[in-house]
Amino acid sequence: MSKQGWGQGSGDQPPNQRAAKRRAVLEAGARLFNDQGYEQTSLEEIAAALSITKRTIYYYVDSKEDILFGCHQLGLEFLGETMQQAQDETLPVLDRVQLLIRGYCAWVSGDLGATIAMVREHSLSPERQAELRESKGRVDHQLRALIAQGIEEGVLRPCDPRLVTAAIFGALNWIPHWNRVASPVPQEEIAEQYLSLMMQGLMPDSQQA
Amino acid sequence: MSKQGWGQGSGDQPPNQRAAKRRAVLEAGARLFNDQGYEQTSLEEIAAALSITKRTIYYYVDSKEDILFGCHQLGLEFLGETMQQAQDETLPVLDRVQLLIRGYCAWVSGDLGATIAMVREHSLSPERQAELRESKGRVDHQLRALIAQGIEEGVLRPCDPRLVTAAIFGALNWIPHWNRVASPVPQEEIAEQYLSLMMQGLMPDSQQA
DNA sequence: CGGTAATTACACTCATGAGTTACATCATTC
DNA sequence: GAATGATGTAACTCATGAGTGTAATTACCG
Repeated sequence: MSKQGWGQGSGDQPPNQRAAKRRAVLEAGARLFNDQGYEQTSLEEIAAALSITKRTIYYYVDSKEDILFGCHQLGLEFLGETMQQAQDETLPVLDRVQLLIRGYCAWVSGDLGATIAMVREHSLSPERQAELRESKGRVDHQLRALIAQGIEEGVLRPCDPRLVTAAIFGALNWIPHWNRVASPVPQEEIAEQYLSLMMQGLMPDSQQA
Repeated sequence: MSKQGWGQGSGDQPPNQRAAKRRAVLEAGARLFNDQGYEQTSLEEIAAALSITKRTIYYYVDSKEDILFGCHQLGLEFLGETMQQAQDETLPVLDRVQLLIRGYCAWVSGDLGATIAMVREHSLSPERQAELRESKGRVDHQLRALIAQGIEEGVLRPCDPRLVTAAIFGALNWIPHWNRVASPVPQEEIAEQYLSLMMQGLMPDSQQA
């Protein structure tokens, strides 16, 4: 019946306990949403997963939708780091593409990242849907731009960057749909296989690695 | 207020009206499920889409779950035709792979096919979930086997058929997630781009088409 | 025309789950 | 040891939507 002890992932002191616990709620929510779907998950279940009361959850979030949106926000925050790295213009384009794909693969393999691939947007308010689409659009756009640049530079073969990007993110987004099992394929292994498929699929006939 | 006229896609005569109308219900359901999600779609909405009463829907199906499952069954029936074609052992392996991918792309671009990619399984009974997974497994297995064979024959480079298959179906399954818009990219165009990406990604350095 | 199949109208039951109310309790810290 | 923050208890409201019951109505077929 101990009352504390469900919120600290890193050793934060009391002032940040609140944030840590809110985050614990989001992560528990993400896990359940991914496993059972958003609509099929009740707040009682999230509470139970944390050995907490529904009432307590409302002490940290305003609504169920809040949890879902929080998952997305927090998740996209993490993805931001990967996007930053791939932004580095001193690196060769191909490296940047690989960086982005590898990072996205790792990201979508986690609970928060997977939420974007597993939960449809319909459950959010229109404004929040729009905000999300905005963010997703930025990631999409970054890969598209990289591929377009690669084509210009001649290190990638001519193709439609929009469709190729869709194919790549499709493959990546689908990972949590089949790999959330008892003994999942290690995320790094997936990344390697996907990368060799996609990189070779993108390069011109000349310069095969 | 005319009472007929919502069920005939092909010119079937009265004896098959029942089947045709049941199918109309399934297809209307599929469309709405794909657009708004299964849980977010009420039977009243499906009825409204057909200018029908909820009560009438229950004249053709037993439950909401029945509709969803019916979509899957009917959809998989269509996919079966594609799978048959790709079964033809007199064809070169690469052709069979292409046949399968092209067919799947067309299939997943339709309402019934898209349902598998858009609606999570949780809403079905465990038995039906199992049955579905069975069917999906067969498709998956077919592509895996083809790729494995291609590797053996040396027309494909060595790789993990399981992961490559996951990547390909992931890319394809994601199509309805972004292409269900006012003016979608023609399904054939997608297939071409995806095929050149994947085929080139799969072939050994030697024999580039 | 008469009978049967299809469809409507519509009121109803029932379960579920989000979010709330009001209060009690424990913990912490000054 | 009182004030404040955090959590529990438990009953409650409320909307939604699946599925049903029943009787009336319309279309169709022989």
